[in-house]
Amino acid sequence: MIEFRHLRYFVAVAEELHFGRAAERLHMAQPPLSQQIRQLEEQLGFQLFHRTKRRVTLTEAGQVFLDHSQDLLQQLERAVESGRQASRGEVGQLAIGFVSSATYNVLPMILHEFRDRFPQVNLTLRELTTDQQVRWLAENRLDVGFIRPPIDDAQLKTQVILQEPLVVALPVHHPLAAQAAISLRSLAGESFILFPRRLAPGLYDQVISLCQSADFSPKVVQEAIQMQTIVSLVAARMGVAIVPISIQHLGRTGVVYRPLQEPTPQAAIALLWHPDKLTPVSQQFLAMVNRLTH
Amino acid sequence: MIEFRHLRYFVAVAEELHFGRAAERLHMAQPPLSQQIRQLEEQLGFQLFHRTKRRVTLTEAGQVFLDHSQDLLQQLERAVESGRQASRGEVGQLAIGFVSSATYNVLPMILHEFRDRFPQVNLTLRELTTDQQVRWLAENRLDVGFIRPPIDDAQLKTQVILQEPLVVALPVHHPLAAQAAISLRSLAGESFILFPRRLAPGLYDQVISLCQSADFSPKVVQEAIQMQTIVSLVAARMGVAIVPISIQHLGRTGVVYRPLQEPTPQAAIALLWHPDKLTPVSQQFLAMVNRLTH
DNA sequence: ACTATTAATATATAAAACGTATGAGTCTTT
DNA sequence: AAAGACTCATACGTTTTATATATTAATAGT
Repeated sequence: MIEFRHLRYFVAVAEELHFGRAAERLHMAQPPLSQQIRQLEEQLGFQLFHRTKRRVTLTEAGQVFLDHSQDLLQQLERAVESGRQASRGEVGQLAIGFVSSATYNVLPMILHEFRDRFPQVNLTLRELTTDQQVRWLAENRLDVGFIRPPIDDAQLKTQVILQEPLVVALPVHHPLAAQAAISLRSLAGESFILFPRRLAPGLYDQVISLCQSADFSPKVVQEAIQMQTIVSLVAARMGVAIVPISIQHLGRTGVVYRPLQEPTPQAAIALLWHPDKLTPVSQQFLAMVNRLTH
Repeated sequence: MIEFRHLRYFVAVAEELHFGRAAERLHMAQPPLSQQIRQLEEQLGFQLFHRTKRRVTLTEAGQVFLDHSQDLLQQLERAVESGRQASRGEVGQLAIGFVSSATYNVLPMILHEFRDRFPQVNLTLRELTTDQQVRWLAENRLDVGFIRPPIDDAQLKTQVILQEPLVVALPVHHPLAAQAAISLRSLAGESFILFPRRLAPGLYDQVISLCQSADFSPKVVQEAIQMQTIVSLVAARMGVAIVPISIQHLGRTGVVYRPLQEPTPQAAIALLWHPDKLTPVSQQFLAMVNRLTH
């Protein structure tokens, strides 16, 4: 069997055209070098060198094989280096899920940084609801997710990376829009637009319990699966909504955002992952998110 | 040191994802296989497999390294194959010299056959005089040549591959053109156009001695380095010339060719090479020329 | 809980690569 | 022309390395 050793020896001899010097360069004695070259020639089935007892020259076939051998040795080094990079999470695949509202706060900054640091990593981004991400992660279709906590899957781990205040989204011409800050009580009679509980229980429950704390149950007239839809429905005067403040960045006309008078409740965005399915790439990603958010 | 053995073993395990089956496929026992893989991982500095005592899966880095390993093994095979082809003279370079008159007889057929049989051989063709070819061959600038013998270089070998009759080239309106065959005697008073002796002594001496045998010395009015030039000078009525019959293929108007009445002297074309500097390719070429001309 | 399966470990054996000493042929030098 | 230096090949003993056998540890499935 031909081994890299044979190629290394052959390249040395071919470059020196001298068994003695080549052996020196390889830190070995000359006889075993001659043996190994002979052995290589036997395996190949053709001569690599013209030997004249005193001088060595490459045959045509030897020249051809030399080119290939040098390539092979270089490519071996490259293969090792690529493997090393992959093991450090510097190349590879990363599938990221995120809830729509994450688009407007942490996500852009994190992705920009990550692309900068690991340009060789191929990113796949999917906008998904929190519960979809939980399922996809279990099915190995995602590496990490940005969700609205909490979730109830003991296998998975989450870590809050951002807390943002909730604000009230109102149609521009709504009477309450005149106020700088809005009390919960004043929303008692309003129609509410909410996320379906099934898709984002965290945010949903937070809004409900907020209203409960002001002694009313919100009248839900519409559910919408995307933040953009919710804001559009508010603009269309279908009702009001309580949303994370970063939604302001949408810049939708016809909608204004007002803080609550009450101590500001916070909506969290958390990072989600499966601790048993970490790849080098996702580890690097988690580490970077930690560094950027704490 | 990483050897091809490591790659072969690794690819087997990575493809089977099972040490036992991989060992079977490699015709070896399982423990040494485990050892070799472990050794490879140590050399690489990163893990190739996730091992769970019962199951083996590739790491990210392992997947990357697998791709490269498969490439490397394939390329080794290709390298060996290229070397084999080169050793058989099926790929490579061949520099061929030829005198202009060889263009019209043997050369086209030989080149066509050779290109057909060895399409991977890169041919370089140079039109050169006989003495130029002798020098170029000594300087290693040619592999083989087609010349007008003889030459006086003991190092080189020649072999006559074609004998062709000499004919007289006359201007169309020349009085002798009316005859079907021409006697040497009748050319005694004519002006002759010849190759310079320095460049093609064989042909030159042949023409001179031909005239001597008819008891006259030719009156040389012009020398020309190319057959085409000689024929053009004849057409311009500068004189007559004695040329190899294959020159007819030039089809120059204003010139007619007539055989000699005397027993037809022959002009030879020979193959020229350096027996100590044969490459596999030139050997194949010589063998083919031999086959085609005998 | 038990059995079959799988990879790892320990030890021994076989193979191989390697080094030293030597030889044979060739080129150079005097 | 003879002697010496140089270079690659050969012979043989040593060391290193790869491999096989036997066994263990651990896990998944019944």
